[in-house]
Amino acid sequence: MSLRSALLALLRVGPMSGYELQKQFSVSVGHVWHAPGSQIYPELRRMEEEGLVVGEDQTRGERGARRLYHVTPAGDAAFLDWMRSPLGYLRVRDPAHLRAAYLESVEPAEARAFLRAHEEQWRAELAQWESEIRRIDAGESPMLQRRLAVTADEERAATTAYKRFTYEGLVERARTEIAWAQRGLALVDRLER
Amino acid sequence: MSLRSALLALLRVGPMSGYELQKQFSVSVGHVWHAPGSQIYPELRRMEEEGLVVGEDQTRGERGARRLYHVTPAGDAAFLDWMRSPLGYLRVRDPAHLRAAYLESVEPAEARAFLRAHEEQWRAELAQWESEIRRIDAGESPMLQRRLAVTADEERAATTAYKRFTYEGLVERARTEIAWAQRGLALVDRLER
DNA sequence: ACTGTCATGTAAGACGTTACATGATTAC
DNA sequence: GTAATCATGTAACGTCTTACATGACAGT
Repeated sequence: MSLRSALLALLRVGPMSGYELQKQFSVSVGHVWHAPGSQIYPELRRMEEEGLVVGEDQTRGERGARRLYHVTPAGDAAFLDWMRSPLGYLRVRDPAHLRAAYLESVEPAEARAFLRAHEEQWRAELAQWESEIRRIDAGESPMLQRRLAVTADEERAATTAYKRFTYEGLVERARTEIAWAQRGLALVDRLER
Repeated sequence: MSLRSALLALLRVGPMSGYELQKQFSVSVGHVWHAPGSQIYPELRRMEEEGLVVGEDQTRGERGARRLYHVTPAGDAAFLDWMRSPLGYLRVRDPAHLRAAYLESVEPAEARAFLRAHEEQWRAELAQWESEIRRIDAGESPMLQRRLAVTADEERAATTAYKRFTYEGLVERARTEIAWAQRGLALVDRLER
């Protein structure tokens, strides 16, 4: 149900088409949730059938068309229900740590390659998240601006603070993974001697 | 392919039945990978069809039966190939951080409930992983003992070190999540004033 | 004319979850 | 005898990925 909640969260700020939602999943919200078009379009139709959103057909030029989705009161309630419901924590499935547990079965060079790739992977994420925090602080985040525009004055500070808090968590996680990979590289060195 | 790799990793230490593998996924390896029986049994059969494992039928009592799976040289090679291949990092899908980004839309009490549950969730994991590290240090980890028994002398230190390293990473991650949740609780307090 | 981006999808398959079904053996 | 645990599955469903299909519009 998290895809649905992510879609509702975006649509609650203002109507969007499937295509625009897809774009959001590559930028802002994409940092915490991702979905391809092939998942979004069918989900939107199911949500419309269930009355959580309504589609509004628009024309573009002569024959072009797109469908803007609006959240209904039922959709709004569904989102808030989700926000209040206990999160379903999934059982761990962590390929990187699984592999780490068996690094002695490959050559030190190969172990290093894995750990360096892990570090690189998280450095890339870290860079994205840090720059997102800078954009939030500078008031330049487009998604946050859009949200603040429809937010009552007294909630603006909270909206910004929680958004920043979210990214801080991601940044800390990335730093933890990077530090772990570096300790792994040091361990490979130590074991080789 | 990670389920397959996890199964091969376990079977490389020694033959096991589907039932025993299932058990392992609730304890030792279960800390980094989980799978229910309904996934394990069919996967083992597919792996046998592909020649990665061979099943050996055994009897138990009068009519009882079980099937012990052994890794073949092809299975061994497949595991090492996986160890050497680049890890497929999945796009983020993080319900907890998704929710955190919208905490201003619920009451402070509800935001606190979510953050406390998050902290609790990770404290429970942390306790498990820390006790696993203590077991490793005390030489009491059954899975590690089993692995060390089939490991050449010169690789024993590495095997133990990588196993500990894996759990250290999990412990650090849990601590990061706990610290984040606590900062979130402090933030809720600050915003309420 | 051609490229890029807007726009919406289908199809097939891999992966995972939950619930249920069935029967044997072991320990009390 | 009865409960626990050993042992192996099936069925239905939900989620997610990858690849492909189709066409319109906008700018050069």
